[in-house]
Amino acid sequence: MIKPNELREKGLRLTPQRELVLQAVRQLGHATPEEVAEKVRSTHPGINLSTVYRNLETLENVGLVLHTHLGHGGATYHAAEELTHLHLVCSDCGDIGDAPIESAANFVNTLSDDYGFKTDVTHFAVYGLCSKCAAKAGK
Amino acid sequence: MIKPNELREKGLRLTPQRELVLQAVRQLGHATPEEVAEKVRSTHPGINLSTVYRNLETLENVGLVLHTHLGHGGATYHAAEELTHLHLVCSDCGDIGDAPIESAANFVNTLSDDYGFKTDVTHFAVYGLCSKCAAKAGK
DNA sequence: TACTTCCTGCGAGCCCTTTGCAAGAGAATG
DNA sequence: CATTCTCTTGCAAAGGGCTCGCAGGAAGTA
Repeated sequence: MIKPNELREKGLRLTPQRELVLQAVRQLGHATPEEVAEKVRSTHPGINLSTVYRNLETLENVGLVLHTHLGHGGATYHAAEELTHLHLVCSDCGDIGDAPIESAANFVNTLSDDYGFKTDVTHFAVYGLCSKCAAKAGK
Repeated sequence: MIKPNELREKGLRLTPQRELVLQAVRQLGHATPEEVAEKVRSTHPGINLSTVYRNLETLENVGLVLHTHLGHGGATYHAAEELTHLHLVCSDCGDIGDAPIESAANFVNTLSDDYGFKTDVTHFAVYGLCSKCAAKAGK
């Protein structure tokens, strides 16, 4: 799943910790730094949380990983190649749904045309009520 | 600017601190708790930061104030009646632009139709490059 | 193998926010 | 007004999440 060259090509050293962090992010889909650490530790205890933070930052700098803000302050990390969807965050149950980026195409164009604003769709979360909670609230 | 009844009607006591917090939020437009505190203290030093936090929360519970996540973790507060725009947050210069809610109308409808997701437009920030920074980056 | 540089673990520290507690102040009542 | 009940406040401590400095250790290079 991880090719040694991926990291070397970016000028990064290939350390076990770094590989594990990248691997965890890829496996988890969405993950907070804490969750990444937990995942990594499940097979390799003793890896320090600050190492996870530093590696997430490093991997983000070279473009292998990205983060998104889902609202509660904490960033959520994704493998760069997996970030092909929007996040629909339910304000009620906290569930995180996905929607294709294309759903926002018109919106992005509008903002670009009207305000010259170039939206980074991968970086924003959409808040609201998921269908389940909306149904509950409707009752 | 503040009617005594606004607070009383909601079942809240009318304390000087509470009035000041509400007033500050209304005057500031967008404001972090820290900024609200600063504003309040400019006329009334000695008001505790935790009082500001508690009042923001209280005022939000009764619907006089709302908060938005602009991404860096901190919430930003608005008077409820002023939240009639989207936030366009520039990832480069940090500038916060506004756009009318209607810009997102199609987008909101799409999400509703396709996923049953009821977007709370007032609660999400849109990330990207503002026109200035996009121009700079283009050079 | 020897060397340079980058990374890691650890601990301390920082920022923002929340909490517990005791004193103080609103507001309803008599 | 005085009394009383309850909500609020200020203060200080604590919590969560993240960053930083340091010294030892490992990756990559020749």
